[in-house]
Amino acid sequence: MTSAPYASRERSTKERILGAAEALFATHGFAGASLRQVTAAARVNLAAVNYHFGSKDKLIEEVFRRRLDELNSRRLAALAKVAGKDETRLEDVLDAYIRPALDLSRTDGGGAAFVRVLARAYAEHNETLRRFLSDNYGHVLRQFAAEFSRLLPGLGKEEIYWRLDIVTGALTYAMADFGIIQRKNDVAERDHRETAAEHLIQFAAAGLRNPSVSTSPASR
Amino acid sequence: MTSAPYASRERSTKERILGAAEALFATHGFAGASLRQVTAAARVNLAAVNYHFGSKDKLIEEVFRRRLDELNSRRLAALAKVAGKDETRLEDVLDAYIRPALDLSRTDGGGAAFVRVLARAYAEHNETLRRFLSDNYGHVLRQFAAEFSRLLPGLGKEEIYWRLDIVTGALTYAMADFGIIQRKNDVAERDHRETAAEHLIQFAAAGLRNPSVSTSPASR
DNA sequence: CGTACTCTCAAACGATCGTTTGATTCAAAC
DNA sequence: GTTTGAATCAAACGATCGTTTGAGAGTACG
Repeated sequence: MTSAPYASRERSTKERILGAAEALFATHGFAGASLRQVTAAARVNLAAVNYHFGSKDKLIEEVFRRRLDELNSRRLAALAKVAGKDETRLEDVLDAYIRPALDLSRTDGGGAAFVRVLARAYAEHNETLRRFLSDNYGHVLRQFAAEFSRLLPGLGKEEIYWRLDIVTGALTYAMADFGIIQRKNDVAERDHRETAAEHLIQFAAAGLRNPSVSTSPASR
Repeated sequence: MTSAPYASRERSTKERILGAAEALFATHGFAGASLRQVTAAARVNLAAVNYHFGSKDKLIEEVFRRRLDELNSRRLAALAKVAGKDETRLEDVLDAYIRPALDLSRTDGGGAAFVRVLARAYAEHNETLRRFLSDNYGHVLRQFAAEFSRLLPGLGKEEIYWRLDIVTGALTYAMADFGIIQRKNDVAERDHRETAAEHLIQFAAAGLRNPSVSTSPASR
């Protein structure tokens, strides 16, 4: 073994634990990654987790809090730049929603791992975790919904939330790179994600603008 | 306790185990649901799992195989009805892709739970499971991609896969009902899923038809 | 030096995990 | 009636889980 991506010597014990936990939660899930795996990867003692965080659940919460606080504030900051203006396009609001997550996934310090952790949190029905995410995420979604509602006056409030729900699901899926598509090896990962974001923005904009709703396919 | 949704008296031990495992895997994940929980819910002895299936991993595979075989064949059958015809619309192909999953989620015998299990499989990076799904899923996706390519001649093959990947992610997300949206209590679950499918088809069709790709938002 | 405090460490705790064992039940075959 | 084999059962296996303990290392302050 040459040099692990996490478990740097300079960082503190708490930060090394958070980094290792983030990477292992992304790979094996919250139940699948043990504290012994985490502490071994972080090169710290097993008891350090309970000493610094109290419990495994608290560690999980801290993994989320560290990234979500910045993601939320950056999304809201990007939204504030375009909200309410006449020249604002739908793509601009979507960009404010998607771009911070894309940037986060390109962070050197394990942001890419966290995006996968985030997708796992959506997939798991852990009620404690969902409440935690709703508390940190709910007001952001509400502000974006208000702006989308302004730009799409033809859609009702419930319809907006319906479509934003689909967009969020597709975003989470695409950002976490869970796709079946294998990116070419000669394309760097950041280019891969950049391309994914552009596709997603165009895709989401087209879906949000689509006026028809009740028309069902004719076949069968 | 009055009557469990699974663990019926008439069904065989193997079927009771499969049903209980499906429900518990959907709720707690593969690592989170123990064989003791599964066998207790199925009202069978703990050793029955290893006797009938060999191991927990083999049980997981069997949970998938039981539903995926039918889902795949129904998707291909629906696709065969519309593939290659001049009057076929994009929505028809999307319907062939989405509708069988919607129908599965409305199956009385736990199909709704399986759709959530399927979403979990996407979220988890279990390599054994992903290979298994790819073997059972790959040729279906390839056939659909060929038909989409015919209906969208302006898009390259790689572009088609890009967009189908997003559609699949959004589909998995929406079908599994992981949304933030709380459906009203007076609306039955099947109506909720029906509405979700209609939204998704329209949304996906608009996104797939969208000609522009390289245009990035102007902000920032 | 002595005290106080933070942090780390090896070791063990009880609980739960997937799996295995060996006895027992029971219906079909001869 | 005896035998056979599939199925079920309680019980225990070793491994691993999250958590706790108590001693020791290290530093700062008097």
